[in-house]
Amino acid sequence: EPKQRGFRFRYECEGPSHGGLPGASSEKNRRTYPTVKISNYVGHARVEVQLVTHTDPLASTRTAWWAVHCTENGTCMVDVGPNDLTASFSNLGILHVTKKSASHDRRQPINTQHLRSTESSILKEAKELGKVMDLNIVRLKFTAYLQDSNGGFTRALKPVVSNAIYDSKSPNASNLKISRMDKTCGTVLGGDEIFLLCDKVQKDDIEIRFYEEDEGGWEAFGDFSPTDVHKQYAIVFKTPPYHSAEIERPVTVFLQLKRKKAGDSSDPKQFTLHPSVQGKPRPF
Amino acid sequence: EPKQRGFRFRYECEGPSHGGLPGASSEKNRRTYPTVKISNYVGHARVEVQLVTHTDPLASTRTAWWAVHCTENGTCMVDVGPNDLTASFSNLGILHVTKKSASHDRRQPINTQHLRSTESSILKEAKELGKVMDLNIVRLKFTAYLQDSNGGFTRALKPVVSNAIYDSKSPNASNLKISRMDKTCGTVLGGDEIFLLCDKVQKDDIEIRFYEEDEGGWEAFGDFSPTDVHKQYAIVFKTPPYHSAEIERPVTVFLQLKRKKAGDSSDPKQFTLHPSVQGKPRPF
DNA sequence: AGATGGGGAATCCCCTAGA
DNA sequence: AGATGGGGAATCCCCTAGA
Repeated sequence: EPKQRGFRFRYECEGPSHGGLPGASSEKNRRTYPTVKISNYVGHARVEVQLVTHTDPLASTRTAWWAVHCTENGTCMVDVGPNDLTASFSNLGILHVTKKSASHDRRQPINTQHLRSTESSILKEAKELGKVMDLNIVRLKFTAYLQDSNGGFTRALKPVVSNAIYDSKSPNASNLKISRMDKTCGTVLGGDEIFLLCDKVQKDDIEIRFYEEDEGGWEAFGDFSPTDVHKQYAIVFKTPPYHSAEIERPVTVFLQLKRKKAGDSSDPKQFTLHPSVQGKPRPF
Repeated sequence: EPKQRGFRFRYECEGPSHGGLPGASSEKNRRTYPTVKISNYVGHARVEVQLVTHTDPLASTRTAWWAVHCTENGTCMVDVGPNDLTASFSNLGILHVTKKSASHDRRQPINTQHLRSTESSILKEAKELGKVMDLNIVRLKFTAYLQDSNGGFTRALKPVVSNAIYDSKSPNASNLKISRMDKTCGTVLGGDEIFLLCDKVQKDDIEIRFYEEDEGGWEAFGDFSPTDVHKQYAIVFKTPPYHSAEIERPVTVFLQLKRKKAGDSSDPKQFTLHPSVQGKPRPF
């Protein structure tokens, strides 16, 4: 399986070799790659990769929105067997096809040929489609072909489809990250104003989640409105109150950025809550 | 004269009518426009506007980098006279010509015709030129033509050139602005860490200037490195010490963002310096 | 000289709001 | 229905750094 987040799709103009798509279990020092294995078979086989939409992976798309880029052999297939039937794709790139060039490639549908279907109207259609499709999420589709008696790879097996891959450059799928905060502690009563610097977020699809890992799973959310999100890169918010105002000593909790829609979140930061004395914050 | 900053150049694809270039003395409720007047003459005349480079306004450029857009009459000239010789241009737009289309328009120089001067090499040249020219700064060039005895406007006067106009969308010429700070006071000794949210800045060409308007003109600069500039939209810095550590009561000074190269600055924000007690900050 | 990222500029698209 | 901005997405360009 490929890693779902953190990989950036590239445009053709950016050139090749910005690194290949890593596997889900890939790490800094031990890179892995998307890999498929043909089971219950001995012999030669060929495995091909294609990119498909994440919502409807088995439908064939009329337009090519992406291209796979295999820097090693220029094509997107590998031959395996006869003993090891494992195909590993170590240098898969995902190329964005621009809306402009996608509309170039389009064939005119027959039933509209009598209309004046201009370049720009096709382009517009491409954009409409892009809106409902989310071109920033793809899946890999692997199709294996077994060798037939003539030596040709004609016996196609049922394709398998990977999990979804999100373009890390896309604003709704980029890696969430908290870079810096002006305070890392506040009072148990909440209401402390915090300036938080972060990687790109979308002001209507972001929340700041405070939580405790153990015991019952307390969670609460930072208080801010979309206008408190500054240019997608900073958030000014107020801390929420802790579940209990009566604590004897400081309590350490966590906070993280979290997308409302996709549900993915950033690495957490620690935050320390101090007791308040008679409802008033104590200096700390 | 046109207003130098705050006007955004547009691309053709953005469509017309995003507002005309205002005059230097233009205000919210009393808009003015770039205007020229022909002196010492009575009679009909025609005034034409062109865009020229800011460094070399009277040289003719080989390539058109910009286009003027006059939404009112489609052309960039107005006729005036015989009594009022004032030409006012109330709806001047400045259109960016993309590097791609600029390279399309280029004629091949004769002496390189035997070389294989491809489209892409012209494009590359356009980009090189763009680097040294700064296409985000232009001037208006007004040329007046007096009516000759046949009624034609043939008698050209010496052109006049306006001050420079900076594209407000360009990162090195956009309006500087401080949106928010997490503190507006600190101690006279400096060293207080401030989170400041701002409009787009460039991390290597920005400074935070503290100053006092009256008496001697004290100034000092916030302490930060380029890595403290977060994604062009926030700066974490430490306040500088005041010129005197011995103050009895709080002193209010100003701070502003300032570009090192261009020297332009943002509107100031107030900042209050509190006395320190025996070298230690006093709680405030 | 390619494997490996990442920041940010140039270009483009589309929103809001009031009469 | 145009005068009037402005935010941010999609596309593109080019940097750094280590062997």
